[in-house]
Amino acid sequence: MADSHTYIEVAVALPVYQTFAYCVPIPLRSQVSPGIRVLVPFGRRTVTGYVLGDGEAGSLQEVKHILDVLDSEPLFPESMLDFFRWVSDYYIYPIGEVIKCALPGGLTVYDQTRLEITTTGDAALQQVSLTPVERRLLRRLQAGPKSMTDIRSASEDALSLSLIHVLENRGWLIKKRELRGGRTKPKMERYVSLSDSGIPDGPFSPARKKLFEALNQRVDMPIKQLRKIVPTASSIIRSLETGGYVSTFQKRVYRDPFGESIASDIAPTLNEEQKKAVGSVIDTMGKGFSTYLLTGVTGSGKTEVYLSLAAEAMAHDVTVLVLVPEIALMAQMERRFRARFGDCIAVLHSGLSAGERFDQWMRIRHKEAGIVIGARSAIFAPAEKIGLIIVDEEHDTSYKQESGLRYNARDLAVVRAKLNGGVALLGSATPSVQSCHNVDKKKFAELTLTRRIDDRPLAEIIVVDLCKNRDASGTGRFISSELYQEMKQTLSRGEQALLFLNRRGYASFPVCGACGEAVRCKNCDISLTLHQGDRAYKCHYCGFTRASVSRCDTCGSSNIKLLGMGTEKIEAAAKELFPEARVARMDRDTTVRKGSLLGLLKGLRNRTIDLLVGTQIIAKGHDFPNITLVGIICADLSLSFPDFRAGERTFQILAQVAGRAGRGKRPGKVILQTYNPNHFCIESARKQDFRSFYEKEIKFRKSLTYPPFSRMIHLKISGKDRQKVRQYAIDIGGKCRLLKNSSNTYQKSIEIMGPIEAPLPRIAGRFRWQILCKGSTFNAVHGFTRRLMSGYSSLFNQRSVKVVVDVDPVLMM
DNA sequence: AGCACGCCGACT
DNA sequence: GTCGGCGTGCTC
Repeated sequence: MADSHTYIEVAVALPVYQTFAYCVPIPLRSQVSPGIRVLVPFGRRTVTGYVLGDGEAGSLQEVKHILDVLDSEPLFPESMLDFFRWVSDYYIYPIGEVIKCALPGGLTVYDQTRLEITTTGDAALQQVSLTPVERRLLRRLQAGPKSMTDIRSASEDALSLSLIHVLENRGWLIKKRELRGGRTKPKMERYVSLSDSGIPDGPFSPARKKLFEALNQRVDMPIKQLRKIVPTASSIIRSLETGGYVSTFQKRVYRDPFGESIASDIAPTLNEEQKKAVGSVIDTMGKGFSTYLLTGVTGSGKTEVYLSLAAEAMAHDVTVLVLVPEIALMAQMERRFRARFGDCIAVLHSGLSAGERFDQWMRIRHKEAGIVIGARSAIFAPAEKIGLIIVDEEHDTSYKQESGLRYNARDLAVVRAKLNGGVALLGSATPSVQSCHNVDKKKFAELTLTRRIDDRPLAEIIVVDLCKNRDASGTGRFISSELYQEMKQTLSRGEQALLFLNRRGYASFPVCGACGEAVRCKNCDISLTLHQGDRAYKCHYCGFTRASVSRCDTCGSSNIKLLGMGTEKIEAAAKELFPEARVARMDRDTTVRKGSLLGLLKGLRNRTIDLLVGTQIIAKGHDFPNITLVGIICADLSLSFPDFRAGERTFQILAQVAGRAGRGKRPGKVILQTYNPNHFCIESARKQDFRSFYEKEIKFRKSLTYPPFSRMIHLKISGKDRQKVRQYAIDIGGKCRLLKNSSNTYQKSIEIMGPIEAPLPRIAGRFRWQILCKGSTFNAVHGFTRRLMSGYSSLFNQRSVKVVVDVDPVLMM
């Protein structure tokens, strides 16, 4: 920024849509540029702001001065601002909040009011008669200053601002403001180097000589490392520094999230199909934006295509972004890339500590990493000149963030590639309907891998009709005789089997045997799930827990029937049927602990597990070479979801989990148990043929003008007051129809569905309603929603009822 | 988001 | 009459 400019444009990290102009004092001017964070006065507060560029004072009488500059270098390249603006506009989300969401956490500085008791307050507590509420508050403050949130969470009393006012006026307490947050900082370490004269002559102790020799090998060394050579290095270095033999200094280091190094591998020879796919992408690389959909059956070597293309991009000196749907798949992808490319990899995912994350971010920012691998948030990596963005398992719904900025990283990958003039490569064995449709419309080019590695055949899938199993008892109710026989044979051959059920816990529908009432969550309108491992009923939506010995709330009976099944029940059944088999379970409950997932994967690899029971976590991309049997306990669970994509998701998860069988040398078999053997999703999954699924599904979407033949924005309305939420939903619905009918264009292009109560009508004590806006084009429904929000802004800025705008919704529960 | 202002019901 | 509840609007 030229120093003739006095004003800058600043976005604040708050839910505010405008940006603001600030004045930069002369001494700070040279330190301020786009991408730098500044501390600014905002109303009566002090908040973090992001410098977007030059500002204009306009007709404002008074422009405030910034208070401080928080960074010594921009946290993201200026070129990313266009991307942030695009995201902000598309998802109708304030730009400052977009940037805050993109940046690694723990950076935002904000001020906080803290209450402190005065000496007169202390005295008053002894001498003056106080109300119980006043006494409790002052007592609490005697233990030390407290923030408003501290008090709110520690006390039963409602925190009334007037009470604080009163005590403040009497001089018993004072309000103090202090800056909080912004704790993530670069890590500094003390380094030592020899003085220019090199190793000095003279009578030095053996320890000193050792240190000199070590230091002579390199330009500088961290004291930490020297201490490993000589335990007393710290004090010796101190005295050597005084003597002028060495000098010490602080140096910025990166916290290292990687484990031990990985043996490097060499790129294998690609098969003809892989070569062809790689060749087509290489032909367009560096020639502007394009998008490819790489479809290949499971085990057809997509990762090898990614690796080849990444190598090509590296040769072009452009950055590569690789997205994986969730952290469980990070380790695998990271390992493959590090083996091939070594240290130029950066990773970004939620498994990193705040410090590690920040350091990886800055490595990317400093162009020290040519390849970035990460979960969905890695789409915001501060890289420049991105030549290739790979989205693995592009169909996966984990790419959609379901809180705050509700973005879809898969979609943003295409946008970011476009803004960078690069290539987006979406890969999947079961591509999304949307991406297939984009191929049909020639927006994406399709690359296909039909052959599995070593021409291994796909697993044979046998469908078992569960309706014929209704009269079975005990474990036979959910493990059919067909599945049992196959399990028995697999285990007797010394091979491994996988049992898939997309539901955690032991019993998902505990019901009172005396009165028939379900065991329900007190905060949500759903039934609790019994987790026998934890001896507790748990709510999967709000985390509410109660002991498994609880009695029925309605009649007090302790006779609770454990209806509904989950992975725990299947695990127990497997152990009962095959007492000699080593059975393990893999779901969110068993993988929360760091490293436990890797332990399970290792157990499979080393064959210390014979039978693995799991949820969709086992369906996703993991390579289990010794598994020859997959049992799908109930294929229908996701089919009944209140969502037009229920069929798509069911097909994808079934085809993916079936793909886990027979990835090694022996052929695989899948037993698919279902109540709907003739449903086209099940039928297509049996054939493992996404094309046939797509052809049927796309007709269904077209007939009902569902996406991709229309675009949706979902309004999610929630609040703690049942009546208020309902009334607001109805009000907003009314305004939707009013606006729709106000113009001919809207009347033709917009369809309003609802308001209706959400399928999950209450979660975590909040009542939920929803309205679905459907438009013939994105611009129609987007423009409509923007006008709705600006025209009736008071309805959207309510405190007691929250309205969330979800663009391109995935979950409509 | 916070914080202040402003408007109505229950108390001295 | 005021105290104190919460709905509304603004922040360069």
